[in-house]
Amino acid sequence: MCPSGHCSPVPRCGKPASGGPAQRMRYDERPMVETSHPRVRFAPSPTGYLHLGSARTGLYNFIFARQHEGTFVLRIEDTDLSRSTDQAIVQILASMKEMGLQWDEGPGVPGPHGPYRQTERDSIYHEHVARLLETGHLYPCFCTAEELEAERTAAQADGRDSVYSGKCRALAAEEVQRRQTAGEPYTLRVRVPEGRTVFHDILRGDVAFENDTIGDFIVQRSDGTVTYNLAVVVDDVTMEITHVIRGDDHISNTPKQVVIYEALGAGVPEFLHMPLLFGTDRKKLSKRHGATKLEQLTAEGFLVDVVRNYLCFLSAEFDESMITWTLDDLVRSFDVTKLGTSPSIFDPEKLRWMNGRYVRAMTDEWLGGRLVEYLTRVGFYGDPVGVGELAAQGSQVLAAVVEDAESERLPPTVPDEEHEALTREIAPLVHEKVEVLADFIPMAGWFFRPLEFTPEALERLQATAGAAATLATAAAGLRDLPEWDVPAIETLVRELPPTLELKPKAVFAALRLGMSGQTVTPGLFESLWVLGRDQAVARLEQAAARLV
RNA sequence: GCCCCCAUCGUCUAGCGGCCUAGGACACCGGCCUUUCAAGCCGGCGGCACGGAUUCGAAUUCCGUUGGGGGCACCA
Repeated sequence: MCPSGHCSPVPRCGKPASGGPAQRMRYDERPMVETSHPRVRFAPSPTGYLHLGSARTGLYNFIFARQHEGTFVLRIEDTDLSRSTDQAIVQILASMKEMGLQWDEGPGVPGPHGPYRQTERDSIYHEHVARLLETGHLYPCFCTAEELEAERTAAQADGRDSVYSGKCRALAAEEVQRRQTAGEPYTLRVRVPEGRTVFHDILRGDVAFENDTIGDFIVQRSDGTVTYNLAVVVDDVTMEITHVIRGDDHISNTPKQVVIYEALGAGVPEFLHMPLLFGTDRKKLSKRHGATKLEQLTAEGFLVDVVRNYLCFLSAEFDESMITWTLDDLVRSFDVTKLGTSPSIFDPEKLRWMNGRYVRAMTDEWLGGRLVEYLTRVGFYGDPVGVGELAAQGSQVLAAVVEDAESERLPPTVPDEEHEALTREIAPLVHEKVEVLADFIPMAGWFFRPLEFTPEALERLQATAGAAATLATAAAGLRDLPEWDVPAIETLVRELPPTLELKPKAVFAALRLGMSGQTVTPGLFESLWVLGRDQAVARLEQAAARLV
């Protein structure tokens, strides 16, 4: 029944799949994962940017490889010619580099198992197909797409498995010969053996499938190209992959792949199917859930390190101390084999909170640097008013516009020395308030543009008791202040309420509105100080003028 | 329809037969602090999907049901 005589696969690592019932194993009962120099791979399809879910898969592969001193292979699965683009490859590589996921073998990093693009591996696939054909594991099938379609619907109507009937399985050699020479198109199918296929999943234990629910599947199309299931297996075998870490949407493909491994007489790797990343509606995370790519998140002012840690800990126990972990920390301490198995929902709220925590854990200087980079990227310095209006609609709106601009390759604006210095001076004032970097703009954008009042703000100012007197007195006081420092400013401002016989709240409100045109700003004394004496006085006087 | 995976607060999770009156985090609500907004601290709300079985004892083991997801392609 097995012409090749290779049907007793010896798994390269881990326990051989037992024939017993699939049973969930507890962590401490799980066999230790082979830890000596595993080879793992991340195999994205370049049909677009790097999706956050894929990024997560890449991350886990990377961590696992580094943790066990293994090799991290990057392979481009671009066999779908109609959807794959070189531009997408460039984007994906860039995102991976941004996350620090450097690969050991793959595009740009030649290795002994290349090439690393499927479109360049055609001859390798066909060699293997030829071998499988010789050993009788494959047979030609002449069924047309229409026949198959009819078969499928009939099977479904009967409540049977909708798998191939095996019609061409036992075609006589002469008939095959005759139809092939007649030029009839045919595909190549795998002769799936009787019985069941069991494979081991590090997270779930053994998973079993009855082989008759798999059906003889196509491995080579009538145009001579090879299908995904064959390509992955041949790639993984020839690249000597020992651990396949991928999304659990691949679980149902796995038995087919195992059948090919076995037909090839190759060792079956260990599998780790990780839970998928879902949106808040419990569907696979997609564009309608908002940001699904790293670049859009960073355009909103999320830090790459935070996104990376968030993605990592989504299916694991959360601990505040990991918010500021580095990639090296993850490699040192994160255990991929203890991941949960239920799908994870991407929660932007928690990511935001984490980002805020991260920012607060860093120094003022660090924040200043990130802010300058960020504001430069979003074009704030070139157009503080326009970008400010965008940001007022929410950081996501801003990020979307920035992202579009970047894909059109608009040149970013460059900060001049004055803007950069001002940003760094403001950084300490907003340090406790910023969650994502974009929050800086509604909070402190007013420092960068002339005093401006919205009708509502002006109304507020007019409604504030004693505003005119407050503004005039404060302006005069600030002008004559011997020392221009925060304590002096504070002393002066605090003396105002008693002298003017006003409530402190009213005084503070008038000054805040008067200097910024806003009701929310960083600390009043610090803000006046950063503004500088001339600006501070001028603004308060301008505001006072609006009241007469 | 068939096959597979999954199932603890709204969300991410802890839980390994008695330490569970189910613990933590985000979000939400309230309080404190306070010149605004935050941050911070304190408190509150809120969950084992359902039904059987095993057991002295079940969130935990087994079976079923329900629900969600994925696959069943000459897509990857």
